[in-house]
Amino acid sequence: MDTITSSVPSHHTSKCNCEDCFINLIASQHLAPTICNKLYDSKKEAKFQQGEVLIEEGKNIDRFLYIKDGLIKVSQMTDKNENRIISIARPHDNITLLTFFSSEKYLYTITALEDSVACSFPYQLMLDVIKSENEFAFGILNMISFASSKVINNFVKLSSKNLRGRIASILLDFADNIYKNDSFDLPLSRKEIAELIGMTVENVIRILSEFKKDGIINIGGKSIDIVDRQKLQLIANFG
Amino acid sequence: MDTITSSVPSHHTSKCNCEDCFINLIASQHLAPTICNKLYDSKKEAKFQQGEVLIEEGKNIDRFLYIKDGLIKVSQMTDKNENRIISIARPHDNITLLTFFSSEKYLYTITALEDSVACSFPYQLMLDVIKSENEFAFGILNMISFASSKVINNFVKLSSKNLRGRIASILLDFADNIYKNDSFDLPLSRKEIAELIGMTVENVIRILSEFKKDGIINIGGKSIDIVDRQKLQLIANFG
DNA sequence: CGCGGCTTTGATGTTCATCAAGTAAAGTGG
DNA sequence: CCACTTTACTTGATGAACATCAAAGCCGCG
Repeated sequence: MDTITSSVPSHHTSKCNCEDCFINLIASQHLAPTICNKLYDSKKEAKFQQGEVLIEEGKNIDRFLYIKDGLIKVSQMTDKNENRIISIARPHDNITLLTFFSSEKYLYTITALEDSVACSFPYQLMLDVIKSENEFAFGILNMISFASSKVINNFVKLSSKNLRGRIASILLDFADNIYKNDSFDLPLSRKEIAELIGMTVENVIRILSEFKKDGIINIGGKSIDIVDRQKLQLIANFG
Repeated sequence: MDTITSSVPSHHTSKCNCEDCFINLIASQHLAPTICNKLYDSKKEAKFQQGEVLIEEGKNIDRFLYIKDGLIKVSQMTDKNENRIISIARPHDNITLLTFFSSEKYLYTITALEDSVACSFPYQLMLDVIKSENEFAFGILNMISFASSKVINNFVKLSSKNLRGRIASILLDFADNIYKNDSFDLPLSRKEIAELIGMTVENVIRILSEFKKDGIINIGGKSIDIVDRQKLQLIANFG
């Protein structure tokens, strides 16, 4: 599988013009033009297909990654060589920051859940810019803090719920935060859902079937319809 | 209970001279003398008794806290109004960074587990210094990243273990990382252990008793002796 | 077609939470 | 200092929640 560092299907260097990119926003507002251009010139934009690995846990950090489009999962191996998904992230969630600063190796594996596009910047240049540009560094600081607290909150939230509550909770998450719609296609396999909320595949399936039988959701393979949102919310809150 | 913002038993302003303080290290190395002195002058050092609350979740952030001495716990309320401990931290762990940047309110409650000493700096001044001093900001960036990955790693680690494995794991943690000794006094009540690893008080006690019966540890109230480290390690790894 | 991966259901046993009851320890007021 | 109250700790019994094991259906792909 490809990573951002090896050759990928298509990438090209281009100036940044995405209006909703935080890096671009901070850079264009706070960096001197020469530095800003240097950063932009070093940018690589790459497309990744569903299932492709963008960053691999344990590899040396060589680029700073920014998710521009698509949907990704961030995961880590447990002591028992099982995968644990710590976050599902959309563009501008800046979740990749979590695996950039604290060590020389990437801490997490990042995988595309949908076809995705990521921009990347060279490690050393990124560090240089951060060390020389205050507002830029401060922006990164805020983002990393936000990203990490989100992950931690999620762990705390999940750990207080039983399995039905966890399933209900992530279904609502997908509907509210990812797809903004009560009908959507699950971007995760049953096994990945299990890895996300810390339970077995069988129980994920069992509980989804149960929700269907109870008229709370409709399922057909990966497609999900939330039928009785109120009941689902109750289960998420009190389960 | 007192917080850092209200009046506390004893605090006084003083220059920084702690050799092992990261803030002091970064400040003295990278800040201009005038700024450095301004920061030092704004410092408040305060003592906290065991059980005292240093920072309270939900309160407005008004000071940046640095743990100088002692032992603290970082906790958060769950959806169900139960407490969840997300970290036990010693001086220089910089865990307080996690609750400084990402919102206007403290995200976590910080409580002294032993008599502790904390230094604090005004919110706005800290922000000003970070925004104006690159190396300082970069140092903070590294620390926050390190602190958050530690918390996340811990959640991932714990979530892959059964209860016996979790208990074994934290006992070894205390011995190896906190007390550097196989005999120590638990700084946590049974209930707090439960809150740290996500289980009930009764089972904490049951498993501790079981370990004692099996000759793996010795317990007398809060005092713990690790007798059979190898067996404990096995349980931590495979349980 | 046949293979392999993902999904589903059922049966079974283990792990864990809950409930109940009792003991030890620690704080409180006289 | 002792009686009293409260809080922390401990053990056992029970049932619910969850994991594991086994087997079969489904579906895409060569």
